[in-house]
Amino acid sequence: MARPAGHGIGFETRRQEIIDTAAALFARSGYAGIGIAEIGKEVGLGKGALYYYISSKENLLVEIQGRVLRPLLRSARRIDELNEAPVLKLRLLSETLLEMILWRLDHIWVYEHDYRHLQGENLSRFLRQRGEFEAIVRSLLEAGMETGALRSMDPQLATLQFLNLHNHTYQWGHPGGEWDAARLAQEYCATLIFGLGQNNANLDELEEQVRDFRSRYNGPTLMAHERND
Amino acid sequence: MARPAGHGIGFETRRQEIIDTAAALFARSGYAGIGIAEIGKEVGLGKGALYYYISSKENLLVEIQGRVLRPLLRSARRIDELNEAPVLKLRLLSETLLEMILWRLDHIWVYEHDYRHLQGENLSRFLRQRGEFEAIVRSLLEAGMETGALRSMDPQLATLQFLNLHNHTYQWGHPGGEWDAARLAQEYCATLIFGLGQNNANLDELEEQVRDFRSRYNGPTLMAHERND
Amino acid sequence: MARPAGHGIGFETRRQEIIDTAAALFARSGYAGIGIAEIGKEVGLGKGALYYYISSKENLLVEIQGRVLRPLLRSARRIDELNEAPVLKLRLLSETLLEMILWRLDHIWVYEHDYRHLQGENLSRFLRQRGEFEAIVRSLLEAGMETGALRSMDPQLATLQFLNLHNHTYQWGHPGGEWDAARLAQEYCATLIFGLGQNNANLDELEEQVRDFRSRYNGPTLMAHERND
Amino acid sequence: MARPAGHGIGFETRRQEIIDTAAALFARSGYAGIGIAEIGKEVGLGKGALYYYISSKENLLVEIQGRVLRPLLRSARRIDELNEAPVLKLRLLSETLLEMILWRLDHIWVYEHDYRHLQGENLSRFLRQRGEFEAIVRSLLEAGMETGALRSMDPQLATLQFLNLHNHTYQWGHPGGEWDAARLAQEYCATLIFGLGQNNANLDELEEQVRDFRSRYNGPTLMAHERND
DNA sequence: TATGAATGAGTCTTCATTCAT
DNA sequence: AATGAATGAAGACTCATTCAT
Repeated sequence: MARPAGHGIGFETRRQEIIDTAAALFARSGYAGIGIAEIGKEVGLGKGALYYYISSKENLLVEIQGRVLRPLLRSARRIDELNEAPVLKLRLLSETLLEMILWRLDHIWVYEHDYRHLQGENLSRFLRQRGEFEAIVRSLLEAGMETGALRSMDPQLATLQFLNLHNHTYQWGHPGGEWDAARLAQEYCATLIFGLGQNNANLDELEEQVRDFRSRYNGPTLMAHERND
Repeated sequence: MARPAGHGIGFETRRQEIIDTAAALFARSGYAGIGIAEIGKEVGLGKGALYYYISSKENLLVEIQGRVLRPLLRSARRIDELNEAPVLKLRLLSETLLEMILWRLDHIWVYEHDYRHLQGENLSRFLRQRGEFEAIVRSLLEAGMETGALRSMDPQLATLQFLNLHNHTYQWGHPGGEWDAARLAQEYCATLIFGLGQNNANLDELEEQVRDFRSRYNGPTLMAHERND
Repeated sequence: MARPAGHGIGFETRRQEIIDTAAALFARSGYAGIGIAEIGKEVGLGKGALYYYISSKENLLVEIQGRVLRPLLRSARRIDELNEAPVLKLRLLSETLLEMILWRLDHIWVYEHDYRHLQGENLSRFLRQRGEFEAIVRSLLEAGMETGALRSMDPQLATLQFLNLHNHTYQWGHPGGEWDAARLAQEYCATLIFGLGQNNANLDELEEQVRDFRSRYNGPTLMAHERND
Repeated sequence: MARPAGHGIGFETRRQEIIDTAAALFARSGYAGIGIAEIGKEVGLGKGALYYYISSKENLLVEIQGRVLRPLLRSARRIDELNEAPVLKLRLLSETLLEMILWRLDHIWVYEHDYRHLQGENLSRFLRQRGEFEAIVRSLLEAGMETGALRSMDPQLATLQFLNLHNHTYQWGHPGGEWDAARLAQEYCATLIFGLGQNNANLDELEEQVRDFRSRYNGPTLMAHERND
């Protein structure tokens, strides 16, 4: 008759609402820059009542990270297991990743910025999961090189470039913005695989020009760090 | 900037030392995660004495941002004014930017993470300067498209990809690491302009494959956000 | 005490169980160190449900004190009214008191430690009852002096020694331990009445030795408070 | 010229004043019953300033315990090493202990009540030191039995009686009260060694009377715990 | 130049209590 | 008879900042 001990019907809903609100606030001001009181005010709860839903501020962070990493990893694993060409899989992974970034933009801000506030087991779990995702990207790139679809290069450097290009999107993207995930994935993959250059572009030529320029140039330094400020 | 009246010889030196120390600490633990006392301890000054050199904690942040943006902007302007091909200029800018990132990695961490703690005029000056840098990148890309060196595309999207690729480097790069700025610039520009693909790669073909795959596929969703967690 | 209207059969039983559980927890961690929630968890009730049985946390304390003082006072009054020699009555009272201390050790810890958290009428009732118990001890000692069984001395000082010796037992005694109440009562009364000394011991001699020692001694102070720490 | 880094002249004085104030407040309401703010108010410092002097609330407790145990142990060791009769040494120790109890009554309240709030190393250090003090008492009692000055009995029980009698004094004693340490020591030792009884008292007789009474008695129980409340 | 001291608001978290259901 | 939910004050502790010396 009485509901079994534990929590009522609306509990989980409310809890998720709190986590999302926290993500939005953390995204705006940083984990350390937002107090528990502010989160409470935003969801319309006193500090005391907030703690009925969350166990600690750090736990809020853990949940936010989880809401990014859990679905992302599951999708990445599924894509990895498809029986398709590596480059196609990369293209699918690209879109999934960008979907996540745009869909849970607040969470991603927190994911990218505030993971260093995690401690102990929470931190190592995070690093382990992030590492697993990166390993999948890397293995797909290596596979692409093996099949000859991609030119041979340091796979770690290739991985980092893939991740740089995608992950930094959170800094300027926004859901409902000019570009959706599908469009971005198409563009990013085009750049990554075919470059921004014309078809007739020549890779070696550019570095030759750089050397030539350097030998000719004798103006003030162009390197930022050779100045004192 | 001018030495305030009554300040001794070592004042400015000491001040810069404090700013750099603060950058290192902020980089490690975040702006909000480091107290004034800790900075003082690191430079061997009491809290009281610190305030002789700095006017406030936020001012420290402003100075750190300045030490990234001032030299970066000057170099970018110089490169922009060179009488060279746009792609070459992009290549030079790439190397300068990466030099800065690796050379003042601490400052860059703060630059990327903690600008949100700036307020009022400090924040808008920061955004203005960052905007100027991005405008230079954009104008070079547009020029490249005009000269036909780069294929025609949305210049804003091209700019963002250039910035994504470079700026995110702070997350994993470190000075004295495996790759220096020169090597990274070469790799990044190769990727940006020529892609990771083989010369015979065909841009349209990939998207055709994607469409084909989607029509065939009927497994569980590969999109992270179509699940409930 | 009378079952409040509308309370079911098990009410009083449950209530006593809660009080005893609280006593055990308070004894372990102190009144201020145990929360209502913890008591609830221990008896398997939610915080809300607890308040159906108790009116407040302080009331729990009142009840615990009552469970020590009520039976103790009744026994003391009965012993006092016996038509026996004062020293025998003291001996009986000693055993009763020690039985209580060992039997309800948890309650006694709370009784000794946390009465200071009582307020207003609760506190004065407690002090009144404790005073009544002490008055009985005192009257028995006075009677003993009058009958010549005890040597003449300040009755208040005698009372306090009796109480010191017994009451402090809670600090190290435990039920089922090495010494039960009967054994302890025998030992305590032997000490109180006959002393630890041999039969041939001489009271005045010791104080004479003390004076002698003091006149001879010139080492560092033996008094703890004459040092500076 | 400038005072060396660390703390100014008045620091230690102020610190001791804070500790003593805390002891007084803890004595009145218990460690858990007094907040940091209240201590601050009493010494005329804000919460922040308080923490300039103390490192934590628990540390306050540690200091209070130390101010009891350090001088007490030193005195006890000195007395123990005297080349005097054991009973005389016990008499001297008694007076020293009572001096401490009356002199630092507040600290003793805390010492007796709140040691359970100590944690980890703080707790074990406390128990170790308290154990050392008790071991000295015990060894003196054993020595007294060996020289024949005291009758033979369980030395642990003798020790506990000595400690009960003395330690519980804090519950009612007060400095400047009716009895000073010298008087109390004389009385306590008289009781402990010679008893409250007349010289002609007979130890075995009393227990015989108890047995006799029990066989005769058939009134309501005199034992508190045989009732239900 | 630099120190020790103080402030007061702010940090996260816990708690006794209440109440609609 | 008991639950889940909420409140609001208080808990210990930290921090940026100021100022007399």
